[in-house]
Amino acid sequence: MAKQKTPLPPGSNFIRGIIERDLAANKYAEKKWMGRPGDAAHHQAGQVDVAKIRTRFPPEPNGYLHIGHAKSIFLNFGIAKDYDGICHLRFDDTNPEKESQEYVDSITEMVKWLGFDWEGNGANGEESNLYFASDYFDDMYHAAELLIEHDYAYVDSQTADEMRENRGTLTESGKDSPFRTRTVEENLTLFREMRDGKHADGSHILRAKINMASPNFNLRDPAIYRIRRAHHHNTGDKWCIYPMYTFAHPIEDALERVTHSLCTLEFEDQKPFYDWLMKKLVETGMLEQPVPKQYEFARLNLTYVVLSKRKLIQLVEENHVDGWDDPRLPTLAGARRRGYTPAGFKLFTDRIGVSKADSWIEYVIFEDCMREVLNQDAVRRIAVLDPIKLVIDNYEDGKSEDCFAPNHPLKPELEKRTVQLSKELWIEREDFMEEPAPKYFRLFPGNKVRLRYGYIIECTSCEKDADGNVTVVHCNYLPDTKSGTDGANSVKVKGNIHWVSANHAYEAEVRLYDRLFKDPHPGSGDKDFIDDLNPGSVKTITAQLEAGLQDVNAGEIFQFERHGYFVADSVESKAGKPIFNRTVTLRDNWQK
RNA sequence: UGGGGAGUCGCCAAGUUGGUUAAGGCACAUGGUUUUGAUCCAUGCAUGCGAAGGUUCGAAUCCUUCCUCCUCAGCCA
Repeated sequence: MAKQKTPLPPGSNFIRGIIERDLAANKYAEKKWMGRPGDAAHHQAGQVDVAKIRTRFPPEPNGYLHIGHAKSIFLNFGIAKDYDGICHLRFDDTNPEKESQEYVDSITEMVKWLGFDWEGNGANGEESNLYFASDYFDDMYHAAELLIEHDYAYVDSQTADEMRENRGTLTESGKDSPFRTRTVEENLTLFREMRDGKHADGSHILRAKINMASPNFNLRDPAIYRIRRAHHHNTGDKWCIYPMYTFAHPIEDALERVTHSLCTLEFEDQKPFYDWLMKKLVETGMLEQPVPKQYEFARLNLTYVVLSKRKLIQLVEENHVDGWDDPRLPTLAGARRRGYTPAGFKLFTDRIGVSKADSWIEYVIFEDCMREVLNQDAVRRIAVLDPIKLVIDNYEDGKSEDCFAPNHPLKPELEKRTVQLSKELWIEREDFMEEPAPKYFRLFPGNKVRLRYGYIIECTSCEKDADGNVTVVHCNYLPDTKSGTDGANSVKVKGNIHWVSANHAYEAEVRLYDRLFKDPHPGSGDKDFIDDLNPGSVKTITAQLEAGLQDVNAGEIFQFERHGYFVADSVESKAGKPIFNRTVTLRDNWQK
């Protein structure tokens, strides 16, 4: 095993710093938890929460998870784990028009794949911490009525256009709605009528009553409840009014007794409203201290990768890739199929850190994290990806003999396997040069190399076709130099090439994946990001593989020695006939 | 030109109640080991913390001014 790298100490990012300070100040010593989400009265009947820290990963089920979400997942679940807290998986499903069960299922599956769960980790060891914002619609409705009763909210009957016009601009304050002065009774009646389906979609809207002159738009009487007759994947047709994110999210956090609500930078401007709402709902008695606090971190940007939902949809819908789980896509479904692993994602998120600075992570860092974990985990096998024939002229016709190859050079306990050597082998085309480049130390006429796990051979000549392409390479072997024998070190060579016996090889389809985009910032400047697609992002080849590889299971990952890491494709492989996807190459300091 | 954020080595990122020579990782360079030109190991890599002034015995950390970038005007999240 390789030496462990020193992990980042806890507290090494600003969020952990905040949590440690909060913990040190005993901020959550008396926070109560009733076993499931609810308002202050509900939790007051419960026990002191065993989870001092509660975080949440709150995806909207309207799309597929991608690498950027992985950062948030590891952040939220990781922090909860490190501070003996609990992280909730909560679907933020307040917009029925865009959400569906299909997305709920795929998101659930990918979070589990990354290694997290939310079952059986509560105070009594039994509760589930899988939640849906839509399960809180009654509480949200109640909260809205409370705001109305305290004159902190009103029903506006302006059109959407009028509202926009009266919102003001960056430098001019907004104008009060003519409906802003409705009485509490009138607002309550109207809001109840909205709920009861007595008004058309868009005819009225509930707004928080704050300050139309605020320099922060989120405080210019934000909309909090809209009328929308739409079928909800969870609540069906029970509601025709739905809360807005702005209003719903803080309440979701509070009902779940979340302590640290982590989100990305674009929500920073929303925080004053988040705090305003908390304050008002504590004032009305619906909530109690300690209320959740929102903290923002920078979202992930990766060079050569596109993470915006709009762009990903376009790639799929215009068939630039083959579905949402195309191994070239940064979706988690695609990443899994590509052979990237949860351990690799963990390393990656640890390595890139968390801060508030906008940043672009170099793609090589991501790749390198995958290499690092795969180097430890992946069993070695041999594959010739671009085969040419090698004939050992002085080797007996028809003979074959056992050679012994370690399954994992870093883990001798995994022992060795037997591979067959014979007179005709497949070797890599690039391992032979009739006229060697400077410093080239593989096969060329007159040079000696080792056939990995076999004999030392000396290259004698080659055959070429009419176009001058090399078709066969000839060599002689040195009989006393077999690996593992006393004579193995009698001849020193620098080159060491891999091979498979032509009679024993298994021919298979292999897909060589490369980055999807050729520009580090796809679509930068005034370019269309589609024009930055890498035309060579996948190359399908027929390779000669070591015998035995035809029997592996879909999803199994190997290192093909001297090439890289490959996974048996989980979608298109057939029993006894796997297709391999290249996850990532090995580093190569030679081809630079 | 309003509000809210951010600027520390090529890329990330600690450090920011002022106190010795500015962590660490990735990348890179050079050696060494090696039957993967892989891995691994060793060494090197910011007199400098967006800029300029100022306070101080002492400043990345405090003050002032300025510069650059991100973000906000959905009945999306």
